[in-house]
Amino acid sequence: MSVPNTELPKNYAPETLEEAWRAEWEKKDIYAWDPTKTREETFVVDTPPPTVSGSLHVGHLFSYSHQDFIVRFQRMRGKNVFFPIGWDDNGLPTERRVQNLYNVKCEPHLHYDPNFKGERGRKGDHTPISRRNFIELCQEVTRQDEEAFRHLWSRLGLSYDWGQEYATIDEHCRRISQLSFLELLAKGEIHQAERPVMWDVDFRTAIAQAEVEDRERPAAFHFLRFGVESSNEHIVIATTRPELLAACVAVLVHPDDARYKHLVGQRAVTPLFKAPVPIMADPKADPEKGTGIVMVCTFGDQTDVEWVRQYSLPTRQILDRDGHLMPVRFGAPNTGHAFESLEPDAANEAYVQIQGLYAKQAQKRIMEIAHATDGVIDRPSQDITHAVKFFEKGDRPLELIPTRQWFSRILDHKEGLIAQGRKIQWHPKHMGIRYEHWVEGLNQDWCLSRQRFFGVPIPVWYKIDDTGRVLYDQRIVPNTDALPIDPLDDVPEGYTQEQRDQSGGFTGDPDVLDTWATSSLTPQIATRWLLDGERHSKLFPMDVRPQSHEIIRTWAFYTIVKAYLHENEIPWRNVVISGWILDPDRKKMSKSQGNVVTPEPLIDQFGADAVRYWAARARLGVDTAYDEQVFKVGKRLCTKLFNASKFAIGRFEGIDAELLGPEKIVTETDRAVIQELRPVITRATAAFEQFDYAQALSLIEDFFWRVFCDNFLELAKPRTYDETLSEGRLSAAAALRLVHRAIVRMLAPFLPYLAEEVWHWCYSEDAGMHESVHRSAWPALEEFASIPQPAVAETFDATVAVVEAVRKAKAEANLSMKAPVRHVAVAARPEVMGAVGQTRDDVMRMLHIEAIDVTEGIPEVGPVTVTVSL
RNA sequence: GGGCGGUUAGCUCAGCUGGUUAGAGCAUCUGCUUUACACGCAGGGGGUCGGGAGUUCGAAUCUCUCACCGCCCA
Repeated sequence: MSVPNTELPKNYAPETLEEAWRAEWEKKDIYAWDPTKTREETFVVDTPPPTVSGSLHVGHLFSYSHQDFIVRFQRMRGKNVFFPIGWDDNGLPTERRVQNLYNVKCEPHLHYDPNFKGERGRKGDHTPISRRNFIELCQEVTRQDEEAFRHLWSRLGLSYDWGQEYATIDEHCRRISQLSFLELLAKGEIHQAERPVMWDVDFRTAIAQAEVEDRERPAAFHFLRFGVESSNEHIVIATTRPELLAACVAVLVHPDDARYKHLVGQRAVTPLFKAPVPIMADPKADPEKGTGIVMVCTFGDQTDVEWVRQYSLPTRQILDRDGHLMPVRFGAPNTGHAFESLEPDAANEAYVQIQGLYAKQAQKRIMEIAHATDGVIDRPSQDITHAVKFFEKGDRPLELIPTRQWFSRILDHKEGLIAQGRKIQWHPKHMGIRYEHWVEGLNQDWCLSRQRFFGVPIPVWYKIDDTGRVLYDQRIVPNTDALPIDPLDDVPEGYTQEQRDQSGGFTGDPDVLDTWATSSLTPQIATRWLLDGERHSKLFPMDVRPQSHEIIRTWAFYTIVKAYLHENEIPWRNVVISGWILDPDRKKMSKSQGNVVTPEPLIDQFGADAVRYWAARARLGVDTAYDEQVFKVGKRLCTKLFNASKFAIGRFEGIDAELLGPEKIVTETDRAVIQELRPVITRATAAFEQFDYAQALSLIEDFFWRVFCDNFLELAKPRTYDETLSEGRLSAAAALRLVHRAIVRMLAPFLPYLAEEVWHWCYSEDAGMHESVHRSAWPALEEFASIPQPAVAETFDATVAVVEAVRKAKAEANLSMKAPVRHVAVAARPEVMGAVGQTRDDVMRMLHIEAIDVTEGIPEVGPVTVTVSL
């Protein structure tokens, strides 16, 4: 690699230095994976493809740096690294962004308008556009968003193999995702069913359990009087959802509840709508809650769904897919009406007043009607706060709407999935427990289909019979070599386009897959799975999955599911979990709270290496408060490395590197610093192997600053000024060179730009090293094995103890460190006497001491007692 | 309500297979214009390791309990 080596730069200037090395790395392709190497030689990473439509924030810098530390270490250990990057662009986040950006709404029934141009920031009512126009806008936006990420990743110095880039909506990912769908369908793991699913009324789509979140919301128990058929008695039920009263199909009490035992088996009559419904006993009815009587509606919550199924209750659907109350007619019992009423006219009169309203509006209206009607309200409503289920990206509570959906069986596989989780090493360990708890708590199969647009199409057609009815059980699937397909554009074999949506013809499944159905295949996408068996077997299972903890239940979980269902395998051997960056008040950063820090200015201000340093200081899995001080510390380390490197190299650069081998290290001080380096290498390597880059950094940084700069450099410096190539000067020069060269390599995973710069000042042509530090070998003890140990193990500590005592004496006398010292008396334990004697000359020259006497003594604290006479 | 994690110097964090005076950086104070670095160097002050109880010769580290904070799940 060619960076002019004539004169070393004067000051550390990250911006120019980083740009030059970025270009160089790209030119030399030094992060490329080598497909000819064996699996054993290879280290495979399943990189998280970021959601490109989300905003960039410091959390991205943080967790993506963590991966890169691990990867760069492995690369220096000689591994052939497979480190791909992708973009997660398909799915709702992008759709939502496009809707907001262009103020449009996708209306699938509209036809494609080739002249349509999106206009950003347009005010007024949203423009309805066709599905194809909408998807085109999505593609345009994701292209731009991807570019922003690509730019940031590259500036941050992430060592991806850009030749492996993918996007979850691209042709390859659609192919893999559809292959997965079809294979699981063939295996019987996927099925279609019409059943109540959690439904977001604004996005008009089904969603899965993993995408649900509970939000605490104020609500109220409303106490309504129900009649009891053929009796003057009434009962009171407490409900938070009176707007579903018209959908009531039963009321339930606890079997042991003495208050209501006598009513079980009779029929209650709903107020306002006068529908007769059975009074039943069920242990799931909580006598403590409300009045102890619960009404079962279509569908108030998941328990209603279970009760309806358990007791074969009728369904009385009143909410439509938009969350409005749909038109229904009440009729007299046994007249064929789904909505029975003892007083149909009154029921219809009441219902008309809430028909067409959103649930929330309907609730208000029905309570007004209830209040205006005698004998309905039993007592004032009682305010409560309770958890309401929302789509994590949604604004209105989820409803349970019966629809036809595709499901992947996962409840049947709970045990297997827990066992898979246990085969994976989680870092930190307790994150594995979170995975297990999530699996244990699953209560629904994975709903795979989404009634959306910008996603991977479900690759299925259905036959239509002669009466125009879609035969959902008569599926037509494509040949796998035809994938990817879009059943709304492509025609199944044996049919023509004219037969689409015609009697006797076919129709395409209009839905797309849950975005996680594709994201869960990132290993298979990267390995090309069924498309390239050899490549797949070389890369799968992967070595490590880095990610953050909030997506254990989604990305990690679904990826484990897919690997299990397809190949009965774990997708990776290790999962490493990054914590979050919290704001200084320890609150989660989020756009809505306005406390998000944008990343690019930080790199401008501190340099990429300093930003990476900040990320490296946080241990895996630990949430960290955002603290700008740490960037400054990072930049300071860079400056220090820059200056110390320039100086250290300057102390030996005139000497032929051939003359500075390990055999030249003959001085006690120099042997002592090598002895200090040895455990740093051992411990930092061990830490890195456990993915504990923070521990590794701390060890290396401490050695560099405290041992190398503050003490060794100062001790060895005078000898490097010897006028002849004395034994002492060569020893100092060799030690400086070998130790410094090791430090540069050990800091390279953290500070890739500066380390590469310094490497090229001096070491890029060394025998046995690569021209790039990032492909050079991580330091190993063997490199130093031929260097004898110092006279005693504590030489370095004992010498530094003398140095510190003298420094302290000077500081207390307010003297310069250059000030002369008349005499220093050292009382040392017998076993360290010799060692201190041997480093005495270096200490004297370093601190301008005229004489040091070493005598035998028993120090109270530490290895030596030092008396300084100024 | 259940689970997981955390609570160590003013701030951000190490240390936690129990063992000599509990560490670092920042901040603060005192010096040092040392020819690598003032984005530096040297030195100092600052902590009853969240509270309580227990195990132990010995606890920041193990056990129990309480409090508070965060996250996950009901």
